[in-house]
Formats: sequence, C-alpha cells, structure tokens
Amino acid sequence: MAQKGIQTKNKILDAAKKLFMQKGFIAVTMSDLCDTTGLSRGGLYRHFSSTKDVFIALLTSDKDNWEDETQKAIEAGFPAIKMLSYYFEQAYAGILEGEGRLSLAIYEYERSEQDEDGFLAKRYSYAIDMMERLLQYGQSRGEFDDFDTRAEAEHLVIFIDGLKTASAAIPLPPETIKQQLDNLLNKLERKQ
Amino acid sequence: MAQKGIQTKNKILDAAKKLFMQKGFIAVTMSDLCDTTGLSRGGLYRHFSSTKDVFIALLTSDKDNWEDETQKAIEAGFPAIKMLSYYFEQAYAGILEGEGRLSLAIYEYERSEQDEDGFLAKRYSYAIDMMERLLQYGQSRGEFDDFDTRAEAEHLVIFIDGLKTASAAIPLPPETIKQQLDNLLNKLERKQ
Amino acid sequence: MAQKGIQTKNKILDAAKKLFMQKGFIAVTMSDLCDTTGLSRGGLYRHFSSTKDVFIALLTSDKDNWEDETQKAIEAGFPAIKMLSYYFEQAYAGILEGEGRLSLAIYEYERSEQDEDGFLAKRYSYAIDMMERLLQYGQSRGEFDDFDTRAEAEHLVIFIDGLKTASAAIPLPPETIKQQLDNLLNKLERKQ
Amino acid sequence: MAQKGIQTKNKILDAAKKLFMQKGFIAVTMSDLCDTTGLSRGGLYRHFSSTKDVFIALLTSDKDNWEDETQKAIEAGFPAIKMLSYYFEQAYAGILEGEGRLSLAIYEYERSEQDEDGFLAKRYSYAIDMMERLLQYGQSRGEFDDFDTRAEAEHLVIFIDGLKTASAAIPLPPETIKQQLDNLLNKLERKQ
DNA sequence: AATGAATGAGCCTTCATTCAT
DNA sequence: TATGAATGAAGGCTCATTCAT
Repeated sequence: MAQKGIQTKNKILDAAKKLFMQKGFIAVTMSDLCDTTGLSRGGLYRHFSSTKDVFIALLTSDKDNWEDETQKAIEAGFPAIKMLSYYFEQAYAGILEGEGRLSLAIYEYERSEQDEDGFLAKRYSYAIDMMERLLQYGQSRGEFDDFDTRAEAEHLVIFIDGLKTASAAIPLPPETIKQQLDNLLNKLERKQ
Repeated sequence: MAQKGIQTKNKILDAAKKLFMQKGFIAVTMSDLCDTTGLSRGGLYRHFSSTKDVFIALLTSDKDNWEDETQKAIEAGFPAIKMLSYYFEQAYAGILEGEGRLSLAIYEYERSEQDEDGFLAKRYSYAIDMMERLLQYGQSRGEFDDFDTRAEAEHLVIFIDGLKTASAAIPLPPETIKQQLDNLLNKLERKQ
Repeated sequence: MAQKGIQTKNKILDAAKKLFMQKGFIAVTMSDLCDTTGLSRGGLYRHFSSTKDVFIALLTSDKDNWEDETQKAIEAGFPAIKMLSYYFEQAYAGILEGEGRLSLAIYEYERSEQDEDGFLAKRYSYAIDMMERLLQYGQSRGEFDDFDTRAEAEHLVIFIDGLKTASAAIPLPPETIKQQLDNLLNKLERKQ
Repeated sequence: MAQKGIQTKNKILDAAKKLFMQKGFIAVTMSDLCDTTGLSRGGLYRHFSSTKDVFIALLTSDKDNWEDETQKAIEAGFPAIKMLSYYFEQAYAGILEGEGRLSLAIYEYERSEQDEDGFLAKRYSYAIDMMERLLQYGQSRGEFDDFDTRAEAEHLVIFIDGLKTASAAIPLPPETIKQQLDNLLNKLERKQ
C-alpha cells in the first residue's frame, strides 16, 4: 500500500516546513528531520535523500495559486481594487505567519546550490507579471490612475517582499505592517 | 609592535567580507578563512576564535556613518532633497556591489545565534529614525509635501532593503533599480 | 507448487553470477540483487538470507563435472592427449568468458568468511588430483614422457588458474592465451 | 616540523600494508586504520582522505627494483642463470610472506576503481619485458636453449603470479612451491 | 605571532535485516 | 510468496578547537 508511504512523506514535509522556517535551509540536518518526525535515518532516506530533496519537494508542493485565481477573476470582470485588497490581506496574513522566514531559507538554498532552478527569480517574475496585468486591468476599468504599470508592479512586489523579509528578523508591529499595506493601496486608487 | 597584529586582523576582515558575501554566514568555515588569508589554524585563532567573532568584528567595523553626515548636513542647512538624492545614489551603488548578500548573511547570523545583539533591528530602527528626521527636516523647509513622515520613512527603508535583498538573488537590471529609486524621490518632492 | 520458487531462485542465481563477476563478492549487496532481479527485499529474502547464501548456492550449483567426464573417458580408454586438449579448450573458453572474475570473487569470499568451507582449496586439490590421474593414464598409454606427474599436474593447474586470474584484470590478447596453452600441451607430448 | 607528519604517514602506511594483506582492499575502512594506528579520524584524514589514497601511496612507495638491479647485472656481464635463480628465490620468499595477498588486494582495487591507473597491467608488462630481456641475455651467452623468449617470459611471470595468488588462499606446502620453482629453472637451462 | 598535527563531535549515507500487510 | 516501509548499525567525511613547537 503506497498509502503509508505518502502519509510518511507528508509528515516529513510538515516537519520540514517548520524546521526550515525556524532554522533556514543550511542549518537543517537530516538528523533534525529524524528527530522531529520520529523516523530512523534509514526510514527518512527511503523518502528523501537529502535536505535539498525535501526542500524542493516542499517548494514544489507549496503552490500558491493566486495567479490562477487572479486570472479567473479578471476574466469574470471583478473589480481590480477588490482583488488587490485581497492580495494585500493575504500578504498581511503571510507576513504574520512568518512566510518571510521561508523566503530567507530559499535565499540560503539558492546560494548554496548555485546554478539551480532559480525558484526566486521565477517567483519574482511571475508575481510581477501578474501584478502588472492586474494593474493594467484596473486602469482599463478606470479604477486606477494612469501610472507606469510595470514600474508600479515591481515596486509593489519588491516592497511586500521586503516587508516579509524584514519581518522575519525584526518584530515589526502588525499595525505598522497593516498601515504600510493600506498606504500602498490608497496611492493606487484614483484620486478624485 | 601590535602593528603587525592589526594588519593581519584587517587582512582577515577583508577576506572574510568577500567570503560572507559569497557564501553567507553559516557556510563560511575557519578553514575557508585559513585558505583565503593564507594563515594557519593557529595563526587565525590568535586573532579570532570563531567565524562569529570575525563576523561581529566585520559588522562592527563596517560603520557607515550616513547618520552622522546627515545630522551634520541638517545642522548646516543643506537642502533635504540633495541629501536624499545622495542617499539614493549610495543605495544604488550598494545594491550593485552586492550589499544585499551581506544583509542575507546577517539574517543567517541572527537566526543561528538567537539571543544575540539584534544588529538588524538596530540597523532598521537607526535607518528609519534618521530617515524620518530627514523627511521632517525637508517638510520644515517646504521641500516635501505634507505626508506622514514615520510611515514614509518606514516605506523607504523597507523598500530599499527589499531591493538590496532581491538583488542578491535575482539579477535585476540596473536600469530597473535606478528607475525605482528615481520614482521614490519624485513622489516625495512637492508637486508644486 | 514449489515450481515458481525454483524459477525465482534460478533467476536470482543468474543475476547473481553476473553481479559477482562484475563487482566481486563483497561489493554486491542485497539491493543490487533486488535491482537486477526486480524482486523486492522481502521477496529476495524469502529465498536467500544474505549475499553469502546466494554465493554459496551459486558455487555449489556450478559444478563443472569435468572430473566425472574424465573418469569415464579414462575407463573408456580414450586417448589422454585428446582429453587434455579438450580440457585446454575449455580453459581457453572460460578465460575469454571471464571465469577469472568469478575466481577473484571466491578469493574475496574466502577472505571475508575465514573459518569457512575452503572452496578454493577443494577446487585446487580436486583439479590437481584429476589432472595427475590423467597424466598417469597418458603415461601408461605411452602418450606422454616420463615426468613427475604430481609436479606437472600442479604446474598445469596453477598456471591455468594464473592465466584466468591475470585475464580478469589485464586484457591479455587471446592469441597469447592460446599460444601459452598450446605450448603446455606440446611440452607434455612425447617427443619422438 | 614536517618531520612528525612524515613519521605519522609512515606509521599509517605500515599499518595499512598489514591491513590490506589481511582483509584485501575493499574491506579495509578508515576506522580500521584509526584503530590500528591509534589516530583519531581527523588525524588520519589530515594525511589521507580515503583508503584509496592510502592504497595508492602504498603501491607507489613500494617499488621493488628488481628491474633496475637486473639491468645493471646484465650490463655487468653477470651469469643469467644466477640472476634467474635469485629472482626465483625472491619470489619464493615473497610467496611465503604472503605477497599474493597484496596482489589480491590490487585486483580488488582495480575492480572497484575502474578506469584507473592499471597498476596490474603495468606490473605485468614490466615484469614480462624484463624477464624477456633476461632470457635473451641468457641465450646470447649460451646459457639457455633456443626457445621463444617472449612466450617463455609470459609463462614464467604468469605462473609465478599464479603461485602467489594461489598461496594467498590455499596453504601450499613450501616444498611444493620450492619444487615448482626449481623445475622452472631446470627446464630453462641448456640440456648439455 | 604563527605553524600544522591531532582530537572528537556531529552529520551524511548505505546496508542488512525485520515486519506488517 | 511477495511488497515495501522502517530500523539501526557502521562507515565516510568535515569542522571547530586545542596544543606542542
């Protein structure tokens, strides 16, 4: 029964996520995973043969499909401002949950495994592309002013990421975070 | 003559900076330092007793005294817009030089040495405080609009840091960076 | 039906022979056997409980019954020179097929399992005894000169084994091997 | 003082030789070397980074310079029969000392590290070449009959190696070995 | 101040082997 | 019979750190 194998794999991934958020990528050892999952070394290795393996599985499984949802919402003619607002709420929640810690782990990962997949680069460009599409859509509906959508998309994505990352190391007060995100939204909305 | 000791120490710090920028904090070993400085184990240990030691010395020596300069410039009645512009130029140069890589090393460091000094938090709060003071000064001189200086200072510092960090992993084109920084400046300037 | 069990057993032995010839005794793992036979751990263990088990089964099954044939041929009054010639042909074929590789595996086996059965010693003494009998038979028929049959038998067996072993590691040209074997035969034949 | 390092290195090589003769190549572990030398893991690794490393160092240091000596003796006009006799005595001593065990270790080594240096092949071809030269020299001096020197050289070298190898696993009585070697010599000498 | 040999802890990885299914 | 998940021991390797010189 492959069922059991899958369960174990998920157990490992769960434990791994916590660990990577706590300690980053490099500092997590196979031993840590054994300890937190209760598996023996051999048992662990049956499923993953390195922390890198686990990490990739984690990132790959961890699809946030904001992109898909946004695309559909655009097609459905949803107000851009609502969608953006939702995006910011999600970002807010993610920040509080410590998503930035995982980002830092990815930075470490990419540094230690050069050449590799460029998870971050992909992530960034996807996010920026999608954000630009959303801003253009908002402009086309007259919800937003007539700014440079590319530059603004870059600004938003980088800033929010900076917020996540900063929060990973510095306990920014939630209100500060909230306020920053609100300001972003306000600046985009058509004045008048 | 302690002279020679100081020279050696500086040689080590130089090598260390490169290494930490290349590999982050955790991945740098005393062996690496031996190799790049040409010192033996014993020789290295005479000066620093761990990579942590070296790292702290590096961060501590590495004072950029923008704060002092700014304080003085304010007292001298210098135009705020010029000072900000200079700050952005410095930031631009720093990003291209890969300063973000060092930031990431600091993130790693703080994560691995919990309890510790909170370099990042201090850095952030210093930077934000100083930036706020500068913005207030600019407002008082009528150079800037009448925005919330605290929030704006936070926004600027976090965004620029995000830009640095992102650039450490993703090859953002210099023009993009330039444009982003220019936009920031423009938004602050009094629109007539 | 034990039929299936026997089939599986033979499948394993076939795979094992290839493996042992390729990698020697020690380097072959139960995993290797799983991989090459397509069996699972459990399936394999049902038939053999260690590589040693498999190896012994292999050696034990692998009876070349030259001894029996020779005995019969002697009783039937066959010319000794023909029999020897046939023996050399077999040896030649064996060398080309890499039989020496299996010999080396046996050396490894015996070394790693001290105490044990002395396959090699038995093999040698059987081979030498049989060879001596054959030489005596040849002498009694006047086909061979009047040499010391024991010493000559030892010489032949050891040399041919040396040839096998050497060929396992060094690509001796087939003609060289052929020539060496031919010379042996010639030296035995009665001159005149 | 590099003196100490060299001492330790030699200590390791000595221990290694015994171990490789006892257990072959594959079965020797770095742990074994630690145990028999009394070094810690780290200490051992300072000098050799794998058993392969040690093994190669051993084989490379272990120059038997029969070749050189023979060459000089030829130039000095020494009787071929004496030189050959000396060679056989050496072989005899080597066999009793268990040199064959080391040969088997080399077989293992070459099998496990494919592609590599071909120690055995080199050894063989050197030995055969030198032996042929010696036989030609003996013929030119009228000490030997007029046989095919190449084939005879091959025969001698392979047989003696076979004897070594066989002795590694089978306790051949010393007299048997002696007799075999004596016979070889006798067959070469000019029958009046 | 500096060298480099040595220690020992800790992580990585591979297997033989067992066991529930 | 056969599967494949899991265990635990063994061996490989790397480092921070110490120390005699």
